[in-house]
Amino acid sequence: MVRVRYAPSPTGALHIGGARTALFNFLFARHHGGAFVLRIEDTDQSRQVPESEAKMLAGLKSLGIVWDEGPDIEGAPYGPYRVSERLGRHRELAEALLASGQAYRCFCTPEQLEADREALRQQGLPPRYVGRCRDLSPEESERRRARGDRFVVRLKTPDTGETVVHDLIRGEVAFDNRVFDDFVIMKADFTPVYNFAVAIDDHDMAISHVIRGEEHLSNTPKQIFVYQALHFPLPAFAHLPMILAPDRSKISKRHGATAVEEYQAQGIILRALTNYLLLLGWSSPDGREILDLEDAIQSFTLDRVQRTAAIYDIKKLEWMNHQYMVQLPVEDIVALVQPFLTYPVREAPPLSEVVALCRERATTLVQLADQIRVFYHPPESYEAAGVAKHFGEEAASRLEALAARLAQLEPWDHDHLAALYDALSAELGVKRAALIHPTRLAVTGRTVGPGLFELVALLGREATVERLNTAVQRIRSQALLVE
RNA sequence: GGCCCCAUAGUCUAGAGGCCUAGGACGCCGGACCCUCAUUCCGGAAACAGCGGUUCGAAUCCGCUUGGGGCUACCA
Repeated sequence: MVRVRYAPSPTGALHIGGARTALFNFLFARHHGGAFVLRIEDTDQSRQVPESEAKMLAGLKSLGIVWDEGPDIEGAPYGPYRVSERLGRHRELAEALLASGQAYRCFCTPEQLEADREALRQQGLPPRYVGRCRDLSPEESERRRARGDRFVVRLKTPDTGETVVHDLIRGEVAFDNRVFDDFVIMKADFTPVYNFAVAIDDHDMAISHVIRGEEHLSNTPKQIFVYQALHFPLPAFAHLPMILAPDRSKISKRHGATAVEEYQAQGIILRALTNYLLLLGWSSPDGREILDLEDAIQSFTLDRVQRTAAIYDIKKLEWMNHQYMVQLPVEDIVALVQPFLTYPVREAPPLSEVVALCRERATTLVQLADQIRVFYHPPESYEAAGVAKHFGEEAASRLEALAARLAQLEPWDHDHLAALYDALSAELGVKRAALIHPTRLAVTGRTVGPGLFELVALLGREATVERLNTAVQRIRSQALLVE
């Protein structure tokens, strides 16, 4: 039975790196008919950020990632799903290791340890624990504990041989055991350190495959030491390539949007973001790039995961978003753009028709909302470049003539509008464009947008004529607000 | 510093010894279409990090160099 997990630390929002890790775990589980577990890694209480857990869950859900077991799933079999609530088990096993002599109490103070490390660095040696407390007698150790001296628990790690990580993506990665010191497994407050807790929790939750970011590869041997000391069978490991910022550094705030919620706020369709993330470090066997979750589940395998770190590219994300903007059912886009409509929208013209007309020209939902606006609100100002180009000498009279004829046009549809413009341009002896551009500017305040006849047909006679007349007045009274 | 991972165009990638004159996608440049923009369609520039091996033959295997990244905490 395949069982995988995503174990985020609730220290903030869901970032794209974590989202990608969660996604790959989710896809792997579904592909193999296994279970996907969500575990909250809240070992270090001091680093907790309130609301962070809720944000994580919401972020994952919004991407279409769902889990079979987690802190919010009633009656899930391997609970609790918050590491902080599994403390008893960690303590129990730490005691067992202490009793069997595989771990020991270390009474060194942080200052002492720092001084030790500094001394080693001075000598050009790698900073590691010097082992001062490793050979304290059980009696001495017990005496100091009873006396109330503060201590941490360290695991005795092997000094010889090597530890090999069998990684499903990278193959065999060998580490010389001499590079590891006796690391801390329980802090002075008798709570576990990450490397200790994960190993226990993954085992206790019957995790079969540990799929996580590459930053964990170097720590995997430490976790293996824990498995070995506890006589736990090892899970399979797979370390995903990292996602880097455009300057090849680790992703951080200064690189712009990195959290899922930020992309959402910018009008990125989350399904598109998921699809984009899928392509960061994985490629489909048939070369397809637009894949929904179902497609992805079907073709996702670990052997097609890349070993090289990927740099995320906003441009491609935007392209992907546009693909979804155009390919999703209109009703979906209508629903998605709703939160971005910060202005009142009337019954007519129907929003779905407006969306259908505009979506091809919008990259994000924010842009789409901006374009939709003109269908419900007359322009208050006009683009400067457009005014200079299209609101010249004859503009007012032409627009006036247009308004007069449009008021009589029957029926009000694309073809008849086109015929009207053809006729008038012929009469005036000007190019049709000389009528079209001023009209667009008068009606929308902009120089770009949908084809004029589609636009006007949808906008309706009343609004069109009214806006035309308003523009005429403004031009004549030189009361044009230019932007 | 030590240890580990990685290395195909600006970016995401295909490629698992001959099928590679290195393919696709984003972006970029040029053109067509058009009432503008967008879409679409054509066309173009652009990469196997370097050096040594192995082999009849290497982007693919090995070594070294260089470069990038990660880990090295009583963070996760």
